[in-house]
Amino acid sequence: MTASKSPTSGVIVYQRLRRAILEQALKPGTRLREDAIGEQFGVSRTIVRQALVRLESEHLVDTQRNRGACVAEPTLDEAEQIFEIRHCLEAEVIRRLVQRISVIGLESLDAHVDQEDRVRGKDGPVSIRLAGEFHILLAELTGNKILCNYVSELVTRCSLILAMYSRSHSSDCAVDEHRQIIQALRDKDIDAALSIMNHHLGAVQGRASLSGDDDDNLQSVLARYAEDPKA
Amino acid sequence: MTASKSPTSGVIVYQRLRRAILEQALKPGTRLREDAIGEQFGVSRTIVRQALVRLESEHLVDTQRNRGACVAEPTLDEAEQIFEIRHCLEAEVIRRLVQRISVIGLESLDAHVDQEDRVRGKDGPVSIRLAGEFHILLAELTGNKILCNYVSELVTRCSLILAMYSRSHSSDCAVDEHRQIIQALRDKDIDAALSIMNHHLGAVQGRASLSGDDDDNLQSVLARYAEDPKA
DNA sequence: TCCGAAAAAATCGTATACAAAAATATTTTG
DNA sequence: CAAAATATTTTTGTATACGATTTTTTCGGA
Repeated sequence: MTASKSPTSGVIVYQRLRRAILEQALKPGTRLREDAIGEQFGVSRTIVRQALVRLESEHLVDTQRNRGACVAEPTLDEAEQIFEIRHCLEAEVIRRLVQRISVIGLESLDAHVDQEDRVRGKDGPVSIRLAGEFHILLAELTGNKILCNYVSELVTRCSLILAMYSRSHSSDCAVDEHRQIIQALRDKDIDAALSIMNHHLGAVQGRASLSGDDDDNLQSVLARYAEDPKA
Repeated sequence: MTASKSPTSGVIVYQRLRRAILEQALKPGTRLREDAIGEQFGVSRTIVRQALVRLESEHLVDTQRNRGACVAEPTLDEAEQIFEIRHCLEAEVIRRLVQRISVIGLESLDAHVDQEDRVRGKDGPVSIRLAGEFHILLAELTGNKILCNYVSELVTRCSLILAMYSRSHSSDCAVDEHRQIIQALRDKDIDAALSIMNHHLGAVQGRASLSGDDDDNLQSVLARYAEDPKA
């Protein structure tokens, strides 16, 4: 058990903000003023700045000199490129898992989808996050950390894209399709697995239209994420 | 004309350090003390810290709380995973370029390899960097920025790996093979292109793993000198 | 001499201070 | 009244300050 030390404050703020973005609580374009965030999290701007640098290097926020940071707003062009690479990497994930996935792995996938089912219908931030985390879990099961990292990054960026361009955030990932993917993996049916994944991502990708924006204000959103106890 | 503003100091320091790592001037394990760097670049620790955070999020440096930062030392396991994903992504690059590459693109590749030839034999940091940048240029020509980003990241990490595990840093990338790749792209011969790229990366990769056990830790060094007193 | 504990130095983590730039409000001018 | 000009406030960029933690050094005792 590698009892890693408590992360530095900057990392914690980074994680919280990141989750807020993944759950689409922080919407694209939202301005991220440094003292506002610092006040919410009870830290100084120094720390907030670190978190923002991290987020920027993941392309989750855009920063302009002397103008501060905003939650990134991928263009449709970028969105397409992101989805393309996501397709590419998740196909690699599927190929690897079909070839070799453990029983335990399949079980954890089942468990995850069960959890998705449980919060289903609520259509809230949690269900959005879980949908993304299914794909991250798949990547984790390959055992390749780099692959997992990239997929995780792309999933979060896709969440941004959906927040921008999709009007119905409901069923961003059909839970049913997640189950089909698991089944195909269980059957070691690579063609089925790949085609379902492609269809699945395609469906997500397909929803690209303009959406009206209903923004929460920064303070109330951050208040929720400032004290979230579950890592 | 996008006259982008001058980057913030943190970004500049980050870029400089990054290049130093790519050129293997900063070797894996090198401690990166904050004031030492700050003094060198004429900036405060605040700025250096930002640069280190950036590098850390790219996995080019490792940071331990209260213990500072070091140039990352990928394990053999990580090295293997990195190469695997690099294979995967560079294959995607090849597939895309065979399908559609412009004449201008081919010309810029030629120009790059010419440059590689020119500094060849010198075997210095510049040639190491150019070798890596050939692959980054390939990725750029696909027009997909995300793909390019990831390849660029992986190339730099591979430079780290070679610095760690390869004893002869010379010709980390055979210029000749670069030319062969260009030719295959010109011929739109996807099989040739893929196979050359695979061989090319495999060669680089192979050099790394075979010498994996000769790290300069005291134990193994003493062991060698204990039984073979050639010095 | 060698080992361990205490003291000193070096280094990091974070908050704060202040200058520079941008955004906003106010006044002036036509 | 509108638009330009100026003053004010806000916000960012960077340096510095200071407590906390780690590393190194010193030194007394076995």
